[in-house]
Amino acid sequence: MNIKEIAQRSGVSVATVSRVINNNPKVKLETRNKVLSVINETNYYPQFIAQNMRGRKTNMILVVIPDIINPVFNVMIDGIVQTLNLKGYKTIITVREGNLATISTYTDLLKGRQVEGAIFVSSSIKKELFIELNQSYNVVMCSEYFDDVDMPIITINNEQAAYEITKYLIRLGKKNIAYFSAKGESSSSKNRKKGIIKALDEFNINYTPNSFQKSNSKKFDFGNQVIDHIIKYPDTDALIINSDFQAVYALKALKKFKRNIDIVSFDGTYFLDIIDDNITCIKQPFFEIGTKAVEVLLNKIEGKSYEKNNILAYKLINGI
Amino acid sequence: MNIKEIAQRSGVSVATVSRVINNNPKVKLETRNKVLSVINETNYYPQFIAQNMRGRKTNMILVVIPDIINPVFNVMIDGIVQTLNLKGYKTIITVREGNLATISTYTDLLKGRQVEGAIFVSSSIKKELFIELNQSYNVVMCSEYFDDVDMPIITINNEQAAYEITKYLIRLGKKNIAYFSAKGESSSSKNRKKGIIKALDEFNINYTPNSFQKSNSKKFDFGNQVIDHIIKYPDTDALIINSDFQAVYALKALKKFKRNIDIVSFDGTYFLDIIDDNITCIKQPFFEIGTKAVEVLLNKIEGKSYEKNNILAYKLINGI
DNA sequence: CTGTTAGCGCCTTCAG
DNA sequence: CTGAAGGCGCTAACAG
Repeated sequence: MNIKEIAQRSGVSVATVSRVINNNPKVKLETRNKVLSVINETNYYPQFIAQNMRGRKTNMILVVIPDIINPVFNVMIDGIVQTLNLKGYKTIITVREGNLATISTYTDLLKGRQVEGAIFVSSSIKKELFIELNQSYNVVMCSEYFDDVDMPIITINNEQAAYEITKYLIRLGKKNIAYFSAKGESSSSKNRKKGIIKALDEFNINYTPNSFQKSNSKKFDFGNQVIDHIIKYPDTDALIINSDFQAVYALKALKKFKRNIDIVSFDGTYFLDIIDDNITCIKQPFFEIGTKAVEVLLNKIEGKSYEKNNILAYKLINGI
Repeated sequence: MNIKEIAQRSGVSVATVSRVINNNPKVKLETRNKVLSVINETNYYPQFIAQNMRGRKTNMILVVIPDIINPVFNVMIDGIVQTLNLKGYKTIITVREGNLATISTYTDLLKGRQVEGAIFVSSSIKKELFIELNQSYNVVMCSEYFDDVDMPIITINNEQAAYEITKYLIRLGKKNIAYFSAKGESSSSKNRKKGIIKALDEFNINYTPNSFQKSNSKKFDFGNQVIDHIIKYPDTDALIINSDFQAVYALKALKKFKRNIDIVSFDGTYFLDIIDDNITCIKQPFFEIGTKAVEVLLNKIEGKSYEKNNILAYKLINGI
């Protein structure tokens, strides 16, 4: 069933049918009704793809998230989807499955003009690919960014946040603080490390390369890694964990040990609400990061100007 | 940049360029190389939409989930995405934002032939709309189903599961069991209620309409609702909660009361791992439900036969 | 208010 | 092995 058949059955031209479909006001009511009734009878629906052939906007945005389990991304997606809906865009969400490389399957959507732009959440894309896409398409990354790339930044001041939360631990009297960050060199991990070191230096607290650990990828096993670390470095008295998701597993594992080890974490998502303990954390404005990312992207798409440095406010939530 | 320009720059016809793009073997190596180099220089990429105009497959599947916060859907999505990837399909995930009606924005993808089929996860679509789509498109629903609709079923035996978990509580000596289910009349809630009543009847345990509560929608506030219920019906000694997500909030709220109230839940997701208590639950095979949904859908799309009644095995995980 | 006509970018016969 | 030409379903001038 296509527009031509509808035209024939209605006894009008395809142009008229097209006008009816697109709510063009200059169609006689009588004609419109006739066409509409035929459309109804035949269950006809215009082919989206064909409509787009004539240079129409698709009004679709691609969103790529690293994984679907971490609550961080859920909250960000919430902000993104709600804002895009508000602006009349549809959202296509895609999960990067483990391998960073496979994401190219989805960037086809961009290259094939199926979507008008893309938001890469956190570290869901490799630097090289981002740079390439950044030249020809409307793309935005949020929560993380790449050094030496001309791109808008939508994140918090990770260095400052890490500095603050480290000072918090130091004030509690902690002397052997370890930081567990994600694998790879993300902008956030790097900046957090800087902040931590700044605080440690300021208070003359000792640290070694072993104070900075990379977490293994198997999230559910993170607890074991933490235990191993505690056993290997028994002086450890505080842990800074890169995400709530890992922090809760670390905490659960640690409870078996009765030593005075504090855990603090980044994120501050609802994950921390469902456990009994109160974890001190840096609460990130994930919803707003999503919102802001959409704003920047849409401005880019529409050729408007936009703020390049979007450093949003975080909060240190004191768990005691 | 389009195929015509590439043809001109390469000194060949558009047909030849098209052949190169589609790896048609009968192009002289020399010609192919020339075209390829031009494509490379110009950063040309064929327009997906235009390719599809000629009746090609889009190889994209739409997945609609009710919300993005509940871990249940994350796990199911995982199963769906992984299986679709394996089969060479791309997945477009969409979140139903609150209102069931707004999902029609996305069913356009189906009607507009942008996707070849859709998987509606749990209760992410209204019965009427599903029935309508079910007539003309390749759609599948998983975890839930509609009565009196000719559709494949991919779920667990909720009645049996509820029956078992209720008996578990009865054996513990519970006499006043309340069931909190989601709003609306989903197939799972209905069947679970049946199973619960069957067990209660079998052991001559009393119940009233108040034993069957509908949870309010504000998930994070669910704890308060539970507390209210306990205060209003102080004899309550056990709660069957419809989902892990709610169960953990209920549990946290309940801990303030020192009465002997047990909580059991449906789902058995990783949410239950991160809390200290061990909750007895019905562990659903969400990953497999997702996998099976894909299998059924692809068979439908390819006109193959498929199993209509996919009742997957659950497990009663004893929390003690 | 309505119809005719020319594409949108690509693929696919059909000739050569 | 390659090119010319028609068409996928729809929209957008341009006439009338």
